[in-house]
Amino acid sequence: MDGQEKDGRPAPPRPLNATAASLLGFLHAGPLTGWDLVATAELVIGDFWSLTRSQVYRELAAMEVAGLVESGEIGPRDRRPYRLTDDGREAFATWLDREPGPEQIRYPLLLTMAFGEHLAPRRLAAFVAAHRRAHGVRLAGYEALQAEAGEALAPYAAATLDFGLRYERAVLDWFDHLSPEVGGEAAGGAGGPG
Amino acid sequence: MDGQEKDGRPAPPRPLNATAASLLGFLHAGPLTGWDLVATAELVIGDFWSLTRSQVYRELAAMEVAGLVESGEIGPRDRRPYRLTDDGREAFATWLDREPGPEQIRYPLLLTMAFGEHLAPRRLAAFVAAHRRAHGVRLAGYEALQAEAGEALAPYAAATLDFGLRYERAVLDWFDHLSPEVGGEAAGGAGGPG
DNA sequence: GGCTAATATGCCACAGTGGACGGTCAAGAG
DNA sequence: CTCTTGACCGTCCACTGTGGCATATTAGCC
Repeated sequence: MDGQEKDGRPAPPRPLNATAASLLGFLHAGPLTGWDLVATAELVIGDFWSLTRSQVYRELAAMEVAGLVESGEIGPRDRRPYRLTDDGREAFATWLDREPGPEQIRYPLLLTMAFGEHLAPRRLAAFVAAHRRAHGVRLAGYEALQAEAGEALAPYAAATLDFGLRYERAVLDWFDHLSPEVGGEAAGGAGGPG
Repeated sequence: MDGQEKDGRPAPPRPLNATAASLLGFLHAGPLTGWDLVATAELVIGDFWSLTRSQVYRELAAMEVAGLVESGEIGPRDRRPYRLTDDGREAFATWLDREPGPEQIRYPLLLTMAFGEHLAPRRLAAFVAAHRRAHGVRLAGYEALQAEAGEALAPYAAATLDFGLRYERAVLDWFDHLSPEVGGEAAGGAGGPG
């Protein structure tokens, strides 16, 4: 018992990472279990911030040690609700106030395309077509969401949804202007009847 | 013939990850050192596939064990050139032929914005302004690149550059339509005199 | 009661990130 | 000529992030 302080203050040296901080953010609304937090995060920030079960449980355990959250009584299915402590609230506020870093994009299709000279054109075209379809579905989902909930959305949620909408439309535009050499169908007017 | 085969074939069990595969892709042009590979990757695929020195050296060592690359004689500054083997070439081709997965985006600014209710509006507006500026710079860079090298670019490189262009323009558009409640300046025409 | 599926958590190996570190060499300053 | 500086080159480490496997527990259904 030397490393981790026994006196009142656990002295959190590490500045808190974005995933852990997000969990604290969701806990402002009341106690939640790891399971609930995963579901909430997936729903609310999943489109621009990925996290996994493993990560969530690991962070919750670490934050409990650090005194940022406290676990309550274990419920029905080993359900372990966590609630925010004052230290946790403060850590969240500090985190939120930091300069958010640049976005990170990892797009395997672009990687495949960048090495396209080593790949059969037909194959590349098939990948491109599949991805175009997937992006169409995503856009449709966002549009439906906006149509249903648009007006009712808090301005913050509306802004992030708008980002998704614009992003998907830009990607679709890109697909529609891809030259046939890289798997696009050009302006052939096709693409639909599938 | 149990663990790591000593006879000719090292039998690569793992399917190769995208980062390692990209290194093999670059090695088609001739032997390169880890340092060179990092620089090349940063330049060619850095905008949509991030990798770090640590990762590159780790993968090279693993791929050498797996027989996908061979290291040559150590040069001037401990420079260790790697060249592609036939197994490596085959592994790359196999990898390239797989269905590329969906893209991953992690955007801390959207995270900050999603929790915007807990943040001072001024602060959020400052973050937004800074990011808008950064994206403007990125777009300008892409546009300059297209103006200089546009015609000379291979179609694959042209396509990935076009993605970058469209992405940055979409993001900028989003910034320009952000409501003041979430840090936007709306259509106020300001933005300059900061 | 027994089956199955959803709920709920934990563990592990691997992938990915960023920084610190140490050594080598080239070129210019003194 | 030596010394310093900085670019070059590789290594190591701790932490973050991902995905799958292994558990239980419980609700619903027959």
